[in-house]
Amino acid sequence: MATIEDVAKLAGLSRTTVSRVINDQPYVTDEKRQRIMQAMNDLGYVPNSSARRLRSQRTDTIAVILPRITNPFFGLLIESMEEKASEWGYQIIVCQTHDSKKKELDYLQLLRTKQVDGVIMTSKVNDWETIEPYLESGPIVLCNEYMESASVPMVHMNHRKAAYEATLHLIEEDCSNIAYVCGGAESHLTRERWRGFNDALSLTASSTNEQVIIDWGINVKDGQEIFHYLKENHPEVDGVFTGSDEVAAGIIYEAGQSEWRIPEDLAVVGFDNQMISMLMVPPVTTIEQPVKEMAAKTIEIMVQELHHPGVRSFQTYIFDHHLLLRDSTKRKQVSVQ
Amino acid sequence: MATIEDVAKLAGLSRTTVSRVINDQPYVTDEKRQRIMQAMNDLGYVPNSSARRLRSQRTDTIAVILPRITNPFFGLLIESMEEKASEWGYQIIVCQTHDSKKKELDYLQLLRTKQVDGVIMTSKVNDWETIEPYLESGPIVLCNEYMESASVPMVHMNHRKAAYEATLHLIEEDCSNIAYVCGGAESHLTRERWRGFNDALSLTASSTNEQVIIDWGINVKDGQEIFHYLKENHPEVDGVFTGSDEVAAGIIYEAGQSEWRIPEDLAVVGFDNQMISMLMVPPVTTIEQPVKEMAAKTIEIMVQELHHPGVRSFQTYIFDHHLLLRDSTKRKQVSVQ
DNA sequence: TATGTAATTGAAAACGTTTCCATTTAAAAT
DNA sequence: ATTTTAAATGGAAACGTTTTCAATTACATA
Repeated sequence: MATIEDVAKLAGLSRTTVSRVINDQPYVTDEKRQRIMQAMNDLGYVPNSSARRLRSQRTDTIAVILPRITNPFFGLLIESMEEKASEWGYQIIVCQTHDSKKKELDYLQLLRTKQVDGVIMTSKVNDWETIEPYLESGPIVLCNEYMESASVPMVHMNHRKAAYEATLHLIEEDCSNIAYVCGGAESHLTRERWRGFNDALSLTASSTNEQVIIDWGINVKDGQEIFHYLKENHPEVDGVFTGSDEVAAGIIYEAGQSEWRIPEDLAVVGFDNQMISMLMVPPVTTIEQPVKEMAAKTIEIMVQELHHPGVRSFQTYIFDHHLLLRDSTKRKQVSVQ
Repeated sequence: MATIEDVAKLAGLSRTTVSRVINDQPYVTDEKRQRIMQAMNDLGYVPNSSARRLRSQRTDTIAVILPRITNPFFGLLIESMEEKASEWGYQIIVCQTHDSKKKELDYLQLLRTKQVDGVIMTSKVNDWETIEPYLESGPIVLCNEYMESASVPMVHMNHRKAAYEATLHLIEEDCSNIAYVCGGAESHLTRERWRGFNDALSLTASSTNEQVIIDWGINVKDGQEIFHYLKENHPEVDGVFTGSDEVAAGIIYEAGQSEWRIPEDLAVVGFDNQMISMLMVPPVTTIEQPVKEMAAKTIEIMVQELHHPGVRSFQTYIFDHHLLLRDSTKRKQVSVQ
């Protein structure tokens, strides 16, 4: 393995000058620059990453914490982040927590061990009090997940409003018993959706019925089970707000295997506008998030923090959602005058 | 930031002894070990990753090259790899090439710059001749993608056989004009499927018809376009083998918007047994790959290579597929005697 | 008691860069 | 011709570990 020393020797110059060429710095004559490039080529020289990192105290790497990559929402989020980050010369490393508190802290530890320059959290299972101390070791930015108020920048949607609108839509489609499904780790995001859901319900006087709440729905399989649970225990439910297109798909799939009709017997709302929500029969009413825009903004903020250390902003960027009406909630016939 | 020196000083011992404690090495008395642990705690000491990497010439990190993380097959593959790798104390870094030759080489460069100890390639767009030189810098293992013969371990399915069986199934369901869809970068894997497809067709005498081949189908949107392409230009086609459940889903979705019936007018076979293939109406006949097993085997091999450098094996591990028959190909009524 | 062996400890080198600072060279200004 | 200023270059320190190797201590054996 050739080192910078070898290059310097072959070019008849010093390590310092070679380093200048590597890093595109001024104060090197063109002639010597050429000579050095030639030498690097001849030797097949490649700068050693660990040595650079150690000396310059930078890794040019950002960690992104998320629950699981197989969730298409996070898949798209990280794909967009990676794209944006590479434009700035940063690498992304993917950190799947599977909603484990320990794993989340293990990954935050990357900040302390200087394996990454900053951390983006798209989900959060530990309390903020537990996470805050890691801020000493580098910047943290929240994207998607958020909090009441925190000492870090945040990029997210207004989930309360989104849930409110979706629920209102169910009410307007004459659903009178609406179930609420969430899942995954408890989080502020989930609580906000819950609030939005209740905001809508409180508009109707008929909220004397007992609420049907299910807090264990994450994926298709859960959705399937939820359908059977509802059918057996709460046949009165005629609408369901789920926090995920996958859960919605599971419910609709199982309904298709039984005699229940969607949306006549049960209207279903998903979340995230994943491909699957369009492909289902019937297609699923869902909420679209501006994933790419949020990803881009988040990277932009992180890069700012990294380029100007010390100058930390606590700004929050809130993006708008989009309620997509599809057949899974279309209970009323469109009346033609 | 506390360094190992600070810890040593506080504990009244040498750097060397502290290093021994950090790395769980023998030859430290319990009493001193305690004293050092205490000091590390008091100072909030965390070993600097770059320094360790530089000195020990290991990164405990493996790069995994893939086309895009949003493809569920690769999503699951990498999730499984990550799980297995962390059991061995290795980190995974995700390298999305988007089928770009340049990006693939950029990521292989990680091996040269010593940012990773080894590289797993699950896709390959460059020629092997271009990639081979990187082997000098560390081990490469192929998983999913493969070649005729190479100087690296390979873990994969027999795609030729899988395509053969799927196509045979279409023939047995009385399809007489079967279209072939593939996509993404040209690869050995794709060629193997093509061979399997032809193996099956050559069994029938009726192969006088012109072949319908489409080589630009990767995702749902492509599938949608393919449906319209077939409908307008090749209405005689009554069966289609696609290399992807997503393409299959796109075709089936568009068929649902038109008057074509699946499978009566067009039978469709997908690939990978993704969730979506079960959820479609009708559900899609597909080929299941033992993703987790392949991922586990791949990591196992990589870890072997890393633990015993020099002793490189060129062994190939071939896993079996599973043809899942579903309604998207069920053209014959089951005759009840 | 003397000797050999194994366990424990630390000093210093090494890993391969970048950065600081001093020095030399070239160009411009007087 | 001399001085001033700017550009170009290199020597050596620094980054924070692990590893080598030599030295010391403890313990068992002869």
